[in-house]
Amino acid sequence: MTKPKKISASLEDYLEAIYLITRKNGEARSKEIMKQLRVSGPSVTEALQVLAEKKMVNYQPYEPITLAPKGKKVAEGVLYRHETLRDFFIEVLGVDRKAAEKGACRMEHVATSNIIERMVKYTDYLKNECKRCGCNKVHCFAEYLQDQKKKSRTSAEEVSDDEL
Amino acid sequence: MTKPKKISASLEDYLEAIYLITRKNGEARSKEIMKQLRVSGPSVTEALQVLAEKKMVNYQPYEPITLAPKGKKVAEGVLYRHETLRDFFIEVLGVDRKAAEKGACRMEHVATSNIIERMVKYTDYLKNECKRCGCNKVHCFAEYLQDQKKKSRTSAEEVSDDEL
DNA sequence: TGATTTGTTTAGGTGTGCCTAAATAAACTC
DNA sequence: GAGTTTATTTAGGCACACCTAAACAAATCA
Repeated sequence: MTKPKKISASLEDYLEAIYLITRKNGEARSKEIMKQLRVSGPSVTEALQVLAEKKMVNYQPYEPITLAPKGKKVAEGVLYRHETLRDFFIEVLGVDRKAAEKGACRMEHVATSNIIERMVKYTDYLKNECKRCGCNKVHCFAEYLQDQKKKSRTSAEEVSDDEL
Repeated sequence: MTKPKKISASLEDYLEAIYLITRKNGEARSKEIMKQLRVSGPSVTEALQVLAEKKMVNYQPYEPITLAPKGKKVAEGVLYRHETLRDFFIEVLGVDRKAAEKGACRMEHVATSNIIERMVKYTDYLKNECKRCGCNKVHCFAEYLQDQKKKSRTSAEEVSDDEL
């Protein structure tokens, strides 16, 4: 076993970006990574050098970048967490797509695997009708939210949305 | 308005720690913060100097530390997110207390407020019986998990828990 | 092919958040 | 109240992740 060293959130982002760009374009170049992550060229180069050191990417100066098996595995893990979180926020919590994406981006690096797995299971569970009662839970929550909205027309106490 | 500057996750942790220690002991001292956050003395001093600069804590060398109003507000926000996440993981996802705490610690700094609010609402919703069908949803999910466990006795495919 | 444009890397610098070792202040103890 | 112990701060350093400016390589085009 080659040590399952943990990688920083930032490096995870680079791997994820390389994964997505490669899937879309066939190959990943610095320029695309810059655009996707909104960082400068030198930041990309530096990250690639570190990731190459860790045997996570195949990197030669001026050449297209590909993921090494180890890096691919990490990228897929991040993406899995991202998608799980996003879908959970949308399908269970009824959050809109944009906010769900944003939340997933922020949490994908810190969500623990047992919580992610529970989210997967919960989403699956909600997709089935509850056997005992036959109700559709997604629908129930949507109705509940509507009711709450009506009720709180009078008591206007909304939490500040400042820094989030 | 004095600029709602965002603060780093690390500084949020210091504020939260000071809040909790003060609530427990009446006052906060460096030593306690060190223990709670598992950092060295100089790290605490440095953070306090930065937080004092930002008018978030009242800090004089060698004196007990208290939260300034601004810092208290931030600390309460962090704690609110922490508790919301933890309770959601426990009450909705059925995660055990320890794992829920750990997950909440990691996510409290990045969870967006609209997602937090939805979690609050969802937890409230689950606590009520569903009016349409009269079932208890927490119970339903617990049963569902049990069923799944039985079914997957044969197909043993568990996701690696390595770095999370 | 030589000149220009575009992409990428090197050089050098910044802020944050941590550390250890050493200095200093405050609190105890005899 | 002098000496020791404990708490805290200062000094100095390190790793990470970013940046701009400048150098350099590759691609484009006239």
